[in-house]
Amino acid sequence: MTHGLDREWVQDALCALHDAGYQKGGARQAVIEALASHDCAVTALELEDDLRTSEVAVARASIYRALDQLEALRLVHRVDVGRGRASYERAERDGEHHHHMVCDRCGRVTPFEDGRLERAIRRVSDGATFDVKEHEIVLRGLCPRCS
Amino acid sequence: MTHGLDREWVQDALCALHDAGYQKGGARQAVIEALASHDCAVTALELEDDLRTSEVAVARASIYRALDQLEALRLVHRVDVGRGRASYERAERDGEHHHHMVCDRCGRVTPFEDGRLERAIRRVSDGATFDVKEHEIVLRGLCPRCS
DNA sequence: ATGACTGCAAAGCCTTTGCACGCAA
DNA sequence: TTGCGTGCAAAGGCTTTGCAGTCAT
Repeated sequence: MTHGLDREWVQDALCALHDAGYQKGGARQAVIEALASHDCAVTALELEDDLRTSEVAVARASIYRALDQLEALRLVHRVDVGRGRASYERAERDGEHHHHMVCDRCGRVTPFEDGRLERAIRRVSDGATFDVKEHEIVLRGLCPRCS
Repeated sequence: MTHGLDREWVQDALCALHDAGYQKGGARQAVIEALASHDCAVTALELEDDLRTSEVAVARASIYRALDQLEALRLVHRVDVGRGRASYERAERDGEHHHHMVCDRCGRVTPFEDGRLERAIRRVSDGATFDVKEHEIVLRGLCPRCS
């Protein structure tokens, strides 16, 4: 899923953190760069693996702390693809987003997007009793490799 | 969310379990009846609370085991509304189903359904690279009481 | 010097598993 | 009698928290 670092998002994130009063820190920066190299949801433990093989060593606790902070600033989205593990992915500035297909067999996660689906969601949200702020859609089944 | 026991579903479930070779058991039966009294997703621990105040005492492990078995027979759906806790709800025989709105503040879960949304989902599923078997939609925001 | 950032280890939570006992068939 | 069903306690897996040392400002 790595597709080249999204440098623009890294800059945005560092800037937003600075504005929010955070100081500089190597662990957090490493987490940000690891996130920037993924185009779709990754778990905290996958990030830990990424970082273990990189030059910087980052403690698991620091990964979770950084993810919490980034989520609070809406720089990352927390995604629940099931089985009790949370995943995280970059939030785009323009609100653009995708959803996920998860393979029941191998766990592979693949993103997709669909305008008509988004419109249907918006229509439902507008008519709902809740004040809806976000939505999450997960399709489950078998990936091409497993089916 | 309790709305009277769904006796028909209880019968279906007991029958399906029998057909699948399961024997009778008080704990499992109690779990089934607890599930039948809810119209929307409940967690295993909420079921445990229900059962604690009922006449039958059911161990936590038995609740999880019963839920696993019921899910395997597709008598209940496992739903992930986030925060690492799984929820479970009755599966309707006719495949009818609903989705969920979750309150970010109080955690309240409310069901909704929408035909147009289902059609949009089906269209995406049909065109996907995955062989999609299920889908799950969660809207997040504030419930009427919290907003 | 002050307070934020980090690593390590311990604690927390939900869930699963191992084992011995009891009940259904 | 056989083996499934159950309760209890322990173990697992992911996440959070406490604390002391380190680094940025």
